[in-house]
Amino acid sequence: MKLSTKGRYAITAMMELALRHKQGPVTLADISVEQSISVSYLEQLFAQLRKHGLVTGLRGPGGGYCLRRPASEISVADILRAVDESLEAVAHPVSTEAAQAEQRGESLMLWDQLSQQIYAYLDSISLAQAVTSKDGKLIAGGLQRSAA
Amino acid sequence: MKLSTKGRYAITAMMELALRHKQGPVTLADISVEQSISVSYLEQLFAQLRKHGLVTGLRGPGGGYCLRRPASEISVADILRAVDESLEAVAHPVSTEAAQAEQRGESLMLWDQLSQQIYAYLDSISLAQAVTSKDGKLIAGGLQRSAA
DNA sequence: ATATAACTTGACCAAATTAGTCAAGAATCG
DNA sequence: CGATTCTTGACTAATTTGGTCAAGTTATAT
Repeated sequence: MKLSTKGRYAITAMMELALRHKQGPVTLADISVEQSISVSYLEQLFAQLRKHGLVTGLRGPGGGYCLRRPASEISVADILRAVDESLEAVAHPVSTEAAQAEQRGESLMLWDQLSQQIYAYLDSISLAQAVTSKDGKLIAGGLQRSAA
Repeated sequence: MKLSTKGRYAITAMMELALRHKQGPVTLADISVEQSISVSYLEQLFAQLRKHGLVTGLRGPGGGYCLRRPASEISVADILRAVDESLEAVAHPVSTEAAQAEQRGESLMLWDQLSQQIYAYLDSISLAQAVTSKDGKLIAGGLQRSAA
């Protein structure tokens, strides 16, 4: 469990995709302007999001990124797992969990317990939910381009 | 909203304080052993926890740290706010919130919305709760010192 | 006075973030 | 058809931020 600025950028970027997905693909240049973040960094993030099957990229003029699944079927935790990939990538050189618990004390058990609670919560929040406020209205309804 | 290893260490350290608070003050050396983390770093963390009124330090032999309030009245979010201090410390050189929203786009509104949801959730979890599992039993019941 | 343990400051190292280059695919224009 | 432009895709390097630790200082109890 880890929630850094990296995860935050990924989440807000995906939120914009969800908000503007009716208007076709969204370019990274657009998101870069909205979020005041470099295109380069966005490219790195979206490479991972694409690898995890959360978005699809369309090249050429009029291209950009789209959500692969509907926003209601993508959880906030999904996005975090995609860009953090702490669990999948590290591989487990486990020397029996019991031995680890013995060695490092029960401290990580303490954390794992709480971590699972938080993840479960974040898994229960879909992108669609995150993008709508309590009264069901879209957040930041007027997300027009500055050029528009 | 930010959840890094720093916050994780702070939370687990506070959990140990909650677990062992009956046995008097807990030294950082003890926690250091349990969590496999340097005393130096713990000192840094507890300096902030103390500054925010979550713990009290007792110097000298037999000293250590204690919870200032009962564990049931300290939320997980309280701890995160103490060690992150993203909001309090920065001070607000606000040039009217509206102007900021205009300037940086509505992107941070998107995040703030979700951030508040997560914080509200973490505020609903007390330290006492975090330390007990579903069936009301203490986690890692046998948290004896290795010397014992 | 001496030992214990909280405080304080500074330095080092790793990760996050930005910057930049180059290739490849796709639509548009001549 | 062929050239041009737009935008992703895949790198590499530079920079800034944050995590981590070491060493020294002050307070307190015996």
